[in-house]
Amino acid sequence: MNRKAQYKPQEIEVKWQKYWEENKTFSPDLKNAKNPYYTLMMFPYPSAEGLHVGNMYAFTGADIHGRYMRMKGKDVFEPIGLDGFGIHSENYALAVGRHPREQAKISEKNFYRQLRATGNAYDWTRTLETYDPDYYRWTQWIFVQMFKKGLAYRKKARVNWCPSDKTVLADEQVIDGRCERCSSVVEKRDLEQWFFKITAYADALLNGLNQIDWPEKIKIAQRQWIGKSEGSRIKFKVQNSKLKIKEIEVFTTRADTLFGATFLVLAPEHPISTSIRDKFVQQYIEKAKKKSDKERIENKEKTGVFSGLYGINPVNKEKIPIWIADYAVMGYGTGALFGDAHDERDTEFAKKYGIRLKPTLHTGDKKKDKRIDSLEECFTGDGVLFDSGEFSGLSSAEAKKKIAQWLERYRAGGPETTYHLRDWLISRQRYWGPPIPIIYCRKCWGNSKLKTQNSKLIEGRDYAIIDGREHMIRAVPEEQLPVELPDVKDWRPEGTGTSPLANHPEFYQTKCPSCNSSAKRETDVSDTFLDSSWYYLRYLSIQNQEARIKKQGTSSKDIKSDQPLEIGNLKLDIPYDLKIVRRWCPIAIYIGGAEHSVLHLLYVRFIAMVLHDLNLDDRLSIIDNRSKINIQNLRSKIHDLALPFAEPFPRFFAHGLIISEGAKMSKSRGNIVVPDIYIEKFGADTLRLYLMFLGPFSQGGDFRDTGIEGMHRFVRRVWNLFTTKEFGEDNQDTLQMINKTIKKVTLDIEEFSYNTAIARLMEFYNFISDNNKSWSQQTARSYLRLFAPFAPHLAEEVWQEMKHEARSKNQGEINHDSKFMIRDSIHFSEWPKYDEKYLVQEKVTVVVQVNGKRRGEVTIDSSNIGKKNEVESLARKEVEKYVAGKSVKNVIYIPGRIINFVI
RNA sequence: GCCGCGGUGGUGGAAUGGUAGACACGAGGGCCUUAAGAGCCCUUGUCCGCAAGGGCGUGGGAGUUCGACUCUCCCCCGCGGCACCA
Repeated sequence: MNRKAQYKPQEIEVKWQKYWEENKTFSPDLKNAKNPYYTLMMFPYPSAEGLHVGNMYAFTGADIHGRYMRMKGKDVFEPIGLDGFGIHSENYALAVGRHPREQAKISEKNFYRQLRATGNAYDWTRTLETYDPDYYRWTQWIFVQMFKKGLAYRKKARVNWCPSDKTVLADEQVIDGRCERCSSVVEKRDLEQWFFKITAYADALLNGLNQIDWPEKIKIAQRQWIGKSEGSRIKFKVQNSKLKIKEIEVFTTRADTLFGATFLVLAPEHPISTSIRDKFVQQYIEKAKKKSDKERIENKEKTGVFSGLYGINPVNKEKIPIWIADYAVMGYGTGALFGDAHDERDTEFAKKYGIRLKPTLHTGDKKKDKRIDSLEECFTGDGVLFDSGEFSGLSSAEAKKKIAQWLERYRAGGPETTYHLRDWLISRQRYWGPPIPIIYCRKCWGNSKLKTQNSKLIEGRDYAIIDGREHMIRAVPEEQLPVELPDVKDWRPEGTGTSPLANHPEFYQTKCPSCNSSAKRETDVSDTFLDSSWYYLRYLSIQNQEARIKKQGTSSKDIKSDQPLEIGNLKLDIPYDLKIVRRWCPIAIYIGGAEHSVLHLLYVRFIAMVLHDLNLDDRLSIIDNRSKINIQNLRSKIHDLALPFAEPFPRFFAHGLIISEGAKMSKSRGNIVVPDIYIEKFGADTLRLYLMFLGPFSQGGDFRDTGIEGMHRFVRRVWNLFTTKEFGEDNQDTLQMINKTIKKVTLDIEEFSYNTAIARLMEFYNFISDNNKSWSQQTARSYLRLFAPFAPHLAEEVWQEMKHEARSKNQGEINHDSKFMIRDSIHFSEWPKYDEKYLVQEKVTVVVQVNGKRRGEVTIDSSNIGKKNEVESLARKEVEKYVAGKSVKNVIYIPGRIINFVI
């Protein structure tokens, strides 16, 4: 190429971004694609001033993978959207004093502008926003399915309350006793809330981990969070109790120490604790309740109070005191435990309150056993039982089994499995979220009272107590979805324990879908993690962006599903197109941050499993009251509604985080770096390369803008190389170098080792920019194609230039890669292949060592690699002064690498 | 306390058990230029030495090996997750 054009990234980047979008370069045909490859990056929440370089880092890394796979011949689907519903966006709206809906529009525009400027290969015909009624309609639909399956229920619970965000939080959103979002100390409140029964899927979530290719770190975090622990349930009779409850059940993993149980401990919230009519006991409980989790964590000094009651140990009939102490927590096991001398917490507590302790385990080490007997040492390991009746002499492991069997035989307990995982608290007393699609009907309660025995109805699932009176719980019928979030002026949270929507009768006053009398809507909205728990399915089902744009302004009630499922003459609306879902899911690779280990990444698996388990009965219940159809007929015609997979993301890659000034980028720290100024100054290609060059993609790095100039120099040099260096013939060196580069870059990209891939590209540049080196047009093209994932605009522009060059020079040459003639984009061009024959070096350097120390080197012909004797005699000459006169004990030759004389 | 990850030049970081520090940034020197900028070239782990060359070097200590940043064990430090979970 002879013409020297100046590199103007600002011009070429916008030009190509427009070209890609207009030509739908990155919008695959979802129905007919032959090699579907769905690559997904966790979508952003547009909460702050805009996309920051941390986001751009993650998105670029994901995009490089997508662009690479496309060049490998896959039909890549790489969508983007905004997780704009929820507390984070509402908090930002609060901070800037704008209505969330208004702010969402501003953020949306800004984010999409920035995302376009990064040059990522997104399918711009299929974007989604979680606050779009057409989206949250289906979020609500999922809530309804959960309710119908009995997986959504109401419960009065002691919940995490953030005084600053003025809402409840899920356990997963409380970090070190503080709010995940605003770091306020989380308080406890007793509120009636909606929960999702994720605990019903604890085992499935645990077992599924064995089948997915995720970083071990995240699998471990999830296992730990689910916290399965197998042990025993043991019933202690309560003696002389005037209470209704005659038994206390405890959970233990150490049934082997049961004979040493000298006291029982109840959590303050335990039903027995709360029912004891004693001033001191109730005072203690009140005090314990007020303690926040943070206080509990920071002050581990044990406190408790004697309940006045005694329990009977089922194995030895010993009468032991029952204490109430807040080191027992209600949420785990049964909220009750037995205390013994082989647990540090129990021992600490017993010593403080002068409770008797009785060791029952020995180690066999006499000195140690003496210390155990005298309570000088609290032994918590496995040992051999003594003073334990018929179980004395058994090892801990044997005793655990046998005692559990004994308990079962005498109906005093048995094996039991507990989980750390708690049910997912889904309701939020905020404005900016999908209203929970539930209606409470007083009339239906009255009707049901007449018809059935109310004792069969379960509180929280069938009925709820609203304003002190029972109401039946009714799901909003699916054809009435969405329950639209009204535009209200008083959207700010007040901290009253109810959502701002509770001040709006025009919202909550409604008709019961069952009996048509006046009823009341739920006014809470759902957790933002529900929005993001199924979005990957929706991308596949957005068929017609133009239609979506047109329909704006019409009421969303008029919107019909894009993909009605037809069953006989009945049209059933579901949120995803199953034909397309089957073709594209599960997702080839999911990329995102590891910080969502026990949040999004757990919820998204849970919801997929529930949707996977939708069975025929569920399907019938969905279409229930809508049409009188012959069910037998239907069974044969019905299409699968259930997702065809339980694990949506068989492969997950966790990218690293970009930090700035030593801390994770966040608005509150004020260390946000926005990519805009860099893109404006150097272009997106330079910034992409720079970010990817910082370090391994899995590791992240510290953003400093000092190195970006250097990267810009490199990009310019590459541009100049392509626009000025003449094409000629490849010589052997060049062929070896380009093949080596192709091989290494390919491997590096596949391992997400983008930083080393870029280093290879630089190495090749350093090699070829030498005036003495010559390259052919074909080699130049191969090299250029390696750039395409990293610097897509530059690659496109140069590709175009080279096409013209070829055309003017020699018409025939164009056809050597006919694809770009059809579609004018490098991204339809094949990824270059390397030829192993050029990777074999003619000359090989063998390092010569004497006793492992490097003493020289010899160069041999590659055909002589296997000839040890020849290499040895050459090597001997090289190190004559070291081996002369000494007896060589051994010669170790690693072919082509090292020859070592042991003397 | 438990679990996981990491520790390599001034900096970011490279190294299927085989010449440690690729590739960059920064720094120093030079060329070009009226100047600035851009570009190009050289040097750059450290110590001794004019040089040739040599010694020492991947948090510390041991071990396996002809050979260890890499594998094993112990210790120190940093980061992340979980945590009165019975």
